[in-house]
Amino acid sequence: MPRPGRNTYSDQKPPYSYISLTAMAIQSCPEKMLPLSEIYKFIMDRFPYYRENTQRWQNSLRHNLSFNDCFIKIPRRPDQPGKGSFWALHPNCGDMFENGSFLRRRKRFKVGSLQPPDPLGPSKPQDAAHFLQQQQAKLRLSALHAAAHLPPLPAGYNLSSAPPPSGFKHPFAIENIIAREYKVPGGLAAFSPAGYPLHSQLPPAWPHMYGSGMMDPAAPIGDYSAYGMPLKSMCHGQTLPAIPVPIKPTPGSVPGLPGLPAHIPAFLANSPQSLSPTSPQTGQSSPAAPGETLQSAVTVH
DNA sequence: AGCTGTTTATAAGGGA
DNA sequence: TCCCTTATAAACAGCT
Repeated sequence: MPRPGRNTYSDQKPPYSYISLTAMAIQSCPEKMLPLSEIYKFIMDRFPYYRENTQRWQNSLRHNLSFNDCFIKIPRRPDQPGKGSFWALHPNCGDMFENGSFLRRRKRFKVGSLQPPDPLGPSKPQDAAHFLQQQQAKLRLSALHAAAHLPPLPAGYNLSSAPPPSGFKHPFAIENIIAREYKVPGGLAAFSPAGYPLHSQLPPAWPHMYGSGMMDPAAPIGDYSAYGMPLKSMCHGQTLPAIPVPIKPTPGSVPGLPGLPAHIPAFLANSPQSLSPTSPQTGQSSPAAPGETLQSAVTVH
């Protein structure tokens, strides 16, 4: 059993499904959309297990992207050459993970079979893609305004001024997993895990982590995702024990951390820094800035 | 040719 | 036991 530590995820298979891993990758970047190659890179950078047998798991991952309605495809613009489309999470899929745990979903996300229709987001894939297109345009516009020290945009465009969310976030929730990766001594990391620059004016990907007492309380607080709506908690809004317990506690739990499996990544157990043992995330260039595709016609499979 | 995306099929594991 | 979710494999088409 590997000892969880700063640089030890070891070569053990991570306790996340491909859907979870893909969602993590997508959520890790400010634009909330990534090309397939960047998703691969994200996973391989963080989980050494996936640096082998790439053909096998990448085939599975592609299968998941196509098969699951929670992922939507956003084509590149004609003037943004590159292979493949961008992949994003369906805005309404945030509720599909049980207790916010990415170990197993509560139910399979299916477009059109959503319980009460979400007034904040679309349900049809076409609508979702269009919705994402609009919201991400707002995100970029907001960032540009902030960078230029312009007055705040009208309501609906300023994505960083909303009240902080509330509610406990499961330790296996994607917010909790990813949020720590942005945290570096002295402030936020300059680059997203995917290598996209994180504009200093943008809220962190999972800002409520910082406002919930679990992270640096002095860090900025925001609330809105790139979708331009409050980040619906990945959890189900339930009250959870003071000491969070994974849905599927494993026999070998971390001493001192009841319920946490011993093989959880270092960043979940005790490290505020990146969990990547070998990849310092040095801002690799991406094939294209995802946000640049916003003007393109959006099609969804 | 290699990558990307879709589809079909099969099997294992867990929960109701 | 049945159903659902997930993992894996494979075939195929389209694109760069």
